[in-house]
Amino acid sequence: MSERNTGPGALEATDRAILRELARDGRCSFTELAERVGLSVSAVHQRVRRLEQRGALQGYTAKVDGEQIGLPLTAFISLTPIDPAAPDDYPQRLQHLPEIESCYSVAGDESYILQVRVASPLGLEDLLRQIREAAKVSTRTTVVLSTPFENRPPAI
Amino acid sequence: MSERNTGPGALEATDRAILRELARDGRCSFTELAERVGLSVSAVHQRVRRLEQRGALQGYTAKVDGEQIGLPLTAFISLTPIDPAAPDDYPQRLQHLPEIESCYSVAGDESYILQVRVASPLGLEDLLRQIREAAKVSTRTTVVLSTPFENRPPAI
DNA sequence: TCTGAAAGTCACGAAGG
DNA sequence: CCTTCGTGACTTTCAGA
Repeated sequence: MSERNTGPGALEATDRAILRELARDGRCSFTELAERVGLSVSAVHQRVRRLEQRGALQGYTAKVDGEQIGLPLTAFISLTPIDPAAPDDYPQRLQHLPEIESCYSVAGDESYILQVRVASPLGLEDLLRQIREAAKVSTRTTVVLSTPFENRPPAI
Repeated sequence: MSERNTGPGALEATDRAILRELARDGRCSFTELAERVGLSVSAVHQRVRRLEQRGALQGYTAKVDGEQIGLPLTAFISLTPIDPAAPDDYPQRLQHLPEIESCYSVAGDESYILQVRVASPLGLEDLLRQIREAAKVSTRTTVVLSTPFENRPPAI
């Protein structure tokens, strides 16, 4: 009974509706979810479990204000390998640094872009030194001044 | 060593513990939260409500697999104003585009960095046209090839 | 894959120290 | 700011269509 109109492995309308609601409110109750998508609570429950198993739902997180936890400074750091022939294991070399929130492998001038959160300019300086040492890369840093919006739920 | 968050408006250890757990598991029950931080369920409940009111907790979201919802292509787009004297209202001009997940005002060569998610290269091309038209900016795009890790919970 | 019901667990507010 | 307590709501499982 699977629909193949939208491509292999595609999700049908009800599953997308569930993902949309959970992306908007990650703590939405099953009861409320059921009302919104027009199914029984049990059916929604089964679908959510299936979406989790399938990897369509990759977890739930609270958005925390960086300023209030003492990490007011966000920056993007572009990495360029010093030795172009070195093995490409940068993510593994960097994942132990908790200040690095995200790591993207990219096409373009640089090889990776990191998104980081630190307490201060001094903390950023220290982090940059650790990154260069751990990964043998040169870095280019872009400091975030403000964040008009962030991690908005995608249009599902 | 000096504590990170000792200034006015700082959060104490229990509140930080709550934020840490909710950042790790946004659907964590109050009961489990209470066990982890060593308080009664009601006390945790009160603290969470206070953290929400205070803005330290800015919401809860499910992480959704971009590929499975038909948005497999992520990119960063740097914006440079065409007219340097134009009013700086770019976020307002761009927020109606749902493909734009995040918008950062930055120091450096560019004025803004956008993080976007689209269905295909054609979708990216179309989005770039809309961004240029809406904001009167020139753009520089960096396509994400893979994401070793993303939105890891900060070290609270 | 759905529904409805049963049983256990949890959320949430009240009252009080 | 904490605790305990009570009630209503919610989660979770299961049998059956």
